[in-house]
Amino acid sequence: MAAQAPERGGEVRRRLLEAAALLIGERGWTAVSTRVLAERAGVAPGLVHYHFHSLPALLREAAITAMRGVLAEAAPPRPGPGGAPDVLDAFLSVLDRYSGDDPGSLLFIEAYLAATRDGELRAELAGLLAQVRDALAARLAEAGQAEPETTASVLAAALDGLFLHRALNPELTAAAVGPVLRRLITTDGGAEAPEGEPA
Amino acid sequence: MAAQAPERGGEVRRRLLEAAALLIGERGWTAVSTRVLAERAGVAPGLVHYHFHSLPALLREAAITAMRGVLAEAAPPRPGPGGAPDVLDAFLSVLDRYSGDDPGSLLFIEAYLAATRDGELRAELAGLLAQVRDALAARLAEAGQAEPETTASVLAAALDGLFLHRALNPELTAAAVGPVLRRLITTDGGAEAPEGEPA
DNA sequence: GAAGCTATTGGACGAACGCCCAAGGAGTCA
DNA sequence: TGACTCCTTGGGCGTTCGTCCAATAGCTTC
Repeated sequence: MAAQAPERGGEVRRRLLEAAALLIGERGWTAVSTRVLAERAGVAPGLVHYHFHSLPALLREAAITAMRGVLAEAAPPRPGPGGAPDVLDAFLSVLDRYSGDDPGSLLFIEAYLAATRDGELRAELAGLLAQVRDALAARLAEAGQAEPETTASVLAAALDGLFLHRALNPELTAAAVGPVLRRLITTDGGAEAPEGEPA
Repeated sequence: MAAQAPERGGEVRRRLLEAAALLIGERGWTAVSTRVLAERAGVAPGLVHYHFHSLPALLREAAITAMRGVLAEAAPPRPGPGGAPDVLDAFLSVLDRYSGDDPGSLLFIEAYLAATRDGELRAELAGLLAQVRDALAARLAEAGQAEPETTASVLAAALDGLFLHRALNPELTAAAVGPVLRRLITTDGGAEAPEGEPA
């Protein structure tokens, strides 16, 4: 049942990263310990420092990896099958997919906070955020949005802020805030969206 | 120099709360320990559990107290002397007053996160947030804003989200995002603002 | 001055922490 | 079969954690 030698280690490494991403959301970044992490991953405590050179390094990699995964599934670069839905609707749909106090949502907030105390993490997160913002800005620009970059930045910040507030105010559903956020989208401004998609 | 007996304790209590509010922002909620807290406050470690029944209770009280203070000074119920400035400008001015990675800003985010793991804190924070939201909604309604409550909720969430993102993207100044956020404010909708302020 | 009270000190307690390492299991190749 | 490599185990190291407490200081009231 055991995999090949060079693969066995990779599997444990992966399990540790997955467990870390969950525990960051459950306990908070600074409250994830090597022992609970190993126990959650179902491995011996010593393995943590065999596969990773330190706990902060593990948490960094776990957060970045998990966040890339969530973003890839929540906001695919090209909209899924069935044609392109409204940009804002697609953007807001994640609000109903995550409650604001689940490990997935909290991982993002915890990572933002940890980045203020870890320069390396901050650089990686800044790149990730810029990537998301640029992708959103491009789709907004296609639709003729005025100031697409700033609008995208504000939309991204508003989304994370809504996650933050949603744990305290469950009324902040996509249906409730959608009409208000739609005011950010200008339709009178620039050029219309091109008829045929570039690619 | 020492104050009266019933006052001496109160002074130490206050110093502990102030130190805790700073340390929450600096180190993170779960990384504030009794010893560094006592050292920062300039008192013996044993005093922490003399004045507070547990560390979580101390952090809870420190966060709520400090947040009330920040909100009172950042957003007074009635605008300061010199007449009422634009609602959004006053609202956004705090963006330039806090950088996003200072203890003051981080305290808010840390408290939101801690609230997802502490029901008592969650209840208190929900009340605080509702208070801020209602005050903002009232001022928006005065100005004839459509959907003032939801608009206020979205504005408050966007502001906190901008703090969160600002540590990763320093371009998010009030001047940059102000024009975009202003789109949330509808001027065509409801009644005009009354000519004379009610009080 | 004695009694009584609150505030404060500094250290003890067991538990958990991050990190490290000697020892051994398990697979591959000569 | 023996050498070699990678992976895994379980516990030890010194430190720090939250909490508690006996002893003491400073003040108020008799």
